[in-house]
Amino acid sequence: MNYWLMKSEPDVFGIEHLQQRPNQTEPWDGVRNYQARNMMRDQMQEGDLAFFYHSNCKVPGIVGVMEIVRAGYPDPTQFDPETKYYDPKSNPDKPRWYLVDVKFKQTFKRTISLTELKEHPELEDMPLVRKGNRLSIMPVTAEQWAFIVGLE
DNA sequence: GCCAACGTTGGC
DNA sequence: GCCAACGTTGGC
Repeated sequence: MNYWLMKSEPDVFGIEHLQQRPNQTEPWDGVRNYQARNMMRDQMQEGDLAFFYHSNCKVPGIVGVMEIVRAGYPDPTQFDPETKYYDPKSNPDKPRWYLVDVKFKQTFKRTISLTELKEHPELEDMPLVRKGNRLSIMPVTAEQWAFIVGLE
């Protein structure tokens, strides 16, 4: 059982969108970063929990929790020229990009903002609060998870 | 294999 | 909208 944090722009796909999906479940597609890919492909397991983080918006921060309900499998959008995630260099016999399915669990009563997260020394090791880090998916330790949940 | 140029992320 | 930081690309 692992913990994660996954970023998404709320204007594109926010936690409300996830909540409104059939079965409140959605493939987390479009990730085109190798580090993030590796985590989804090799480490994420069914039953893992992840924070939903809203990025590139007025108040960036953690807005809720979701569950990984399907472990890594090839991202179909890489083979679909109709999508903006199409990758002509990816070979179907050896897919370059992977994703997981996530399911809505809960929306926090308030957004735990990036500003607030940065104030706590308990969280200073999180890539999220480190200057210049742009990873869209990152691991969260059990200690960090419990601490953040306690902030709500 | 180096590294400059370019594109993207994402906070502010 | 700006721009710093970073990842990727491609020429050599």
